[in-house]
Amino acid sequence: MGTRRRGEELEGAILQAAAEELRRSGYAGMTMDRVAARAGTNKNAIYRRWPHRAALGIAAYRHLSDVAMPHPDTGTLRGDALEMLRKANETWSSPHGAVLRSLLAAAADDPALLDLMRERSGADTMDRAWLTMLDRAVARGEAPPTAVHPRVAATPMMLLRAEYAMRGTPSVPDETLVEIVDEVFLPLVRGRV
Amino acid sequence: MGTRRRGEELEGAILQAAAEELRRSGYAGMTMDRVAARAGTNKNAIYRRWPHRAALGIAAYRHLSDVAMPHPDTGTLRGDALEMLRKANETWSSPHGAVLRSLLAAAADDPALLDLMRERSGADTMDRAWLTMLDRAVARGEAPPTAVHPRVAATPMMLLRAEYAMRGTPSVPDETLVEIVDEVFLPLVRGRV
DNA sequence: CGTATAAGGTACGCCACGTACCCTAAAGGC
DNA sequence: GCCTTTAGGGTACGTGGCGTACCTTATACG
Repeated sequence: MGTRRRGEELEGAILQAAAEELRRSGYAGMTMDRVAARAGTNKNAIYRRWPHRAALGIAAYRHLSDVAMPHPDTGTLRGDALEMLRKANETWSSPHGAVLRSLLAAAADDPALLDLMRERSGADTMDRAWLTMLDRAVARGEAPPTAVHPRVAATPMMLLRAEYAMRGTPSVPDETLVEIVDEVFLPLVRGRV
Repeated sequence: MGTRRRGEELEGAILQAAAEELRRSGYAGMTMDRVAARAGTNKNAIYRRWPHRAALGIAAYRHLSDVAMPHPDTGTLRGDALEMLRKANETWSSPHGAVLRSLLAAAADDPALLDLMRERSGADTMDRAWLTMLDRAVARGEAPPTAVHPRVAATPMMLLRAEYAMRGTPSVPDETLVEIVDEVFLPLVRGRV
């Protein structure tokens, strides 16, 4: 009965199994027993590595997730912003994003988990991408230099986020994205002195 | 052994007990057994009225909650907006708001609950308050008529909401509210053609 | 006064988290 | 090449919480 997996190999199998469970049933449905069963091991091996279900959930999400950060360069601020929002909308409405949202919901009342999630969500990288976008717009003369401001840069994604929080539906319609850009983001950039 | 409570009276006691449990431990900690114990009854009486825990949670929240909608009239758009945000921040950071957020988090993966919550959250009334605020600003000549737009009206509250979602902390600092108004809302209003 | 209705009491089935123990395979030093 | 340490496997259990079942008892109402 030769092979008993160890260390690295076993850990990978557990993460893989947990990720599949996450995809299938969301975080709420990700059972420790089922993860163990699917990984062909038992709960001991899991609890020796992660202190509780939530930690495993986050680790698994991280394992299946290496979201590429888009760096659009369409030539106009409007085009860049729309592209960013569309990519984000795509990601969040994918099964992948469902997992993320399910984790976020579960972490909402647990500050420690929220911290972990924030680290992994790549919010900082996202903000920086929007700032360089604004930089380029300034260089083109499309926006006043004062538009390069963290709060301005963060606003569109925050609005998209809030949209998801309110609806909970699988995806935000494209018109909403356009509206965020045309009715909020661009006027905001333009209105800064 | 005289008084056995019935109907209205018992229902009130249950809701009261549930509301207290919500306040003490949030939705996640609101146990059916504890609610029953605190109300001095048993789970039968509860399940005869609400089909599951979530329904009771929402009913209890509604029971303890009649949030007064503020209608500030400070004379300037900036003052009005700040006042609205401050009141909302106060409400959401109160124990009361913690309950609401805890419920929202729990409802994030259950569409039916999300619907119920949306009804009770008074988002529509809130949007209307912001729109009339903008109307008054237009009448004073503080804002262009095009600023009266639902998306514009909803933006500050959405940003506050997203702020809560990201931090999860008890309260958003006042500087953040000022920043939302000065760096986003007012430039946005000003920038609309 | 009697009967339908609803409350009280209690126990249970189920499921999931996390823990405890004991057994066994693998890794590594001597 | 043995032998000890380490880590995985198997399994059972304690705890807690949701929702249900069933019976008993009080109360309202005709």
